[in-house]
Amino acid sequence: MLSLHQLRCFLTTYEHRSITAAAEELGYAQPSVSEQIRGLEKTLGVTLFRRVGRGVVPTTVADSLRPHAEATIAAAEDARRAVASVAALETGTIRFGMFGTARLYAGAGLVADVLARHPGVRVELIGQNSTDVQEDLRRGRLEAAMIAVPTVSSEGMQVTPVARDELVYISADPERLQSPVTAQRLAEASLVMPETTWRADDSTRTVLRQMLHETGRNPQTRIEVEDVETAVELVGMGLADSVIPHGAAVQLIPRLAPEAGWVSLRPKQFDTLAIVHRAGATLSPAARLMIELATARIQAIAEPVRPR
Amino acid sequence: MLSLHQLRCFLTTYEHRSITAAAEELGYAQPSVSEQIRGLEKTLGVTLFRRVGRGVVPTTVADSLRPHAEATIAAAEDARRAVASVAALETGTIRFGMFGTARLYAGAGLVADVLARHPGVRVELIGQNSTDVQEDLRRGRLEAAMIAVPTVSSEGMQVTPVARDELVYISADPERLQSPVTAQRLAEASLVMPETTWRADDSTRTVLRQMLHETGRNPQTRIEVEDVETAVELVGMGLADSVIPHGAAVQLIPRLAPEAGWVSLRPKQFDTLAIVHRAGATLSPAARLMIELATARIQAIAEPVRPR
DNA sequence: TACTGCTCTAGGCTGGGCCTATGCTTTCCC
DNA sequence: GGGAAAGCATAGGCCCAGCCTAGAGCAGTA
Repeated sequence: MLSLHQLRCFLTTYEHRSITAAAEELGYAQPSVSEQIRGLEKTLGVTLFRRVGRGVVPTTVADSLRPHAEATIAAAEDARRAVASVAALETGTIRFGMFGTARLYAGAGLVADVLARHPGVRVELIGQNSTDVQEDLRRGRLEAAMIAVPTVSSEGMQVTPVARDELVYISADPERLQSPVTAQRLAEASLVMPETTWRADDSTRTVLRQMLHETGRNPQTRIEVEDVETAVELVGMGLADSVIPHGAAVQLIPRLAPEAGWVSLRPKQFDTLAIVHRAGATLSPAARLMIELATARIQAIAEPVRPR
Repeated sequence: MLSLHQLRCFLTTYEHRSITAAAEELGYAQPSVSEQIRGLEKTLGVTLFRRVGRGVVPTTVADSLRPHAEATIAAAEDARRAVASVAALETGTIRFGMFGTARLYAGAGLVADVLARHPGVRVELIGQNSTDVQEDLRRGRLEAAMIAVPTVSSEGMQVTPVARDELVYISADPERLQSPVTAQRLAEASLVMPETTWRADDSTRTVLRQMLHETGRNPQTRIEVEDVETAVELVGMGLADSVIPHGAAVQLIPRLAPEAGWVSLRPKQFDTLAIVHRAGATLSPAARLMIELATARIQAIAEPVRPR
């Protein structure tokens, strides 16, 4: 079986025209190098050196092998360097999960932070939807993610809350913003809600479901759309009201629905923004970096939660 | 220590997303491949796969390593193929020693024979002078050679005679060609001899020295030149006579000295054309090929010697 | 001829590499 | 929801590769 070690011994011997010298350079005893070369000759089925009195003389086969041996060693060295470079976060790809309001608040800034520190890396911010992120985490495709979760508990997952984000009622009708919205009023409201496709898993909806369930009512939505932006625009047009995270309201209402405003629910409801990864996993330096930067970004916007 | 085996296991596992599948393809038990990958991760200091429930998932580091691992394996495979190709005489260099009349008789034809059979090879016909060829053989730079030797015996060398070549007296004076030339007449002749620089080792001169020594005379040369062609030309101009191998006379006199002719010595003297290589050496296929072809060429021209 | 320098051989030790058996976890399916 | 299946890790044992030291053999050299 051909091995890099054999090729290394071969090259050093070829250059020195001497097994003893090669052994010295490689830090081995002479018979060890001798054995490697004998093994190489055996696996290749050729004679590489003529043993002649003092020293050894390469055959023409050795001449032919040499450049290929060098190329192979160099390729192996390249591989090692490439990995080292990736490990040092100089090159390679950093993949991180981020979904929903977390990405809305911190996505671009987080990428900017990473690129500022590590200009050579590629960054992948994964998260078409909440279910996919959870699935990717579970399947190991994602090492860690920051997502909004309704409750801090998940099968085999370690969930570390970093901030909480109040859910607010938004409306273009100032009347409805005069006082905090109770479950009863919420149940009677005409709502537009985003994340249609993933409604079963959406964090905000889960929170609302719980809130209404406690008062014996079912959630009602008049309009279903995919993204928060569309929902906010519809609210701005006065076609419905909605419930979205406070941070989203702050960012989107001035831009998309200047006429609208927001008010708390009663009792106040919160999404929890948390770092999630597989329980018991040892996180890579890249993942730890992303967690650190993402947490800083999020806590600058949403209300920090200090885990004890 | 990085090894090709580790890289092979890594690649197969990467492709299958499964250690078990990789082990099956590679023909090992699952724990063996597992151990190789663990070893690779240890030497590189990184995590290549996340172990997750059913199967394993490559990390981004593994993504980065993959092309380099493939390149390294490919380079090693190239090396193996290159050597195989050389061993099959499809490519590479065939080096053979050939000096003096042997090259004069058979050099070009031998190269043609080799290239006809093995169009891809390079051929090196080494032999600036007799001493160098012997030295190259002794030092191992040459594996085998065909040269003219005065006697069939040499220190640590295996000498296999393949043909003998009569030494003839050549002259432009028909008078001197009427009868075989004795040692006495030779001692009195005005001679031009080639191979000045290597006169001590030249085969023809050694034979003549012995012949004259037995009659108590010393060899006399009037003119010393480097190559046989010049000597023959000088003979053609009637400036001196010479003693050269019969085959050389046949080839050169019609071309370079049409007025000259030749006659035997008395007693007849011979150069022995022999294959020479280090005693006890195992000859490579290339060397055996050259010996076979060179012998055939030489025996078509000079008088074959069948060794018992 | 004795000495030096280099390779090979011999013999012994250690660890890597491979195996089987088994345990643990996840996944699949009834 | 519970048992079967699948897949990785661990444990333990065997064997040879790889390394060493010591010494023989041989070529080149003073």
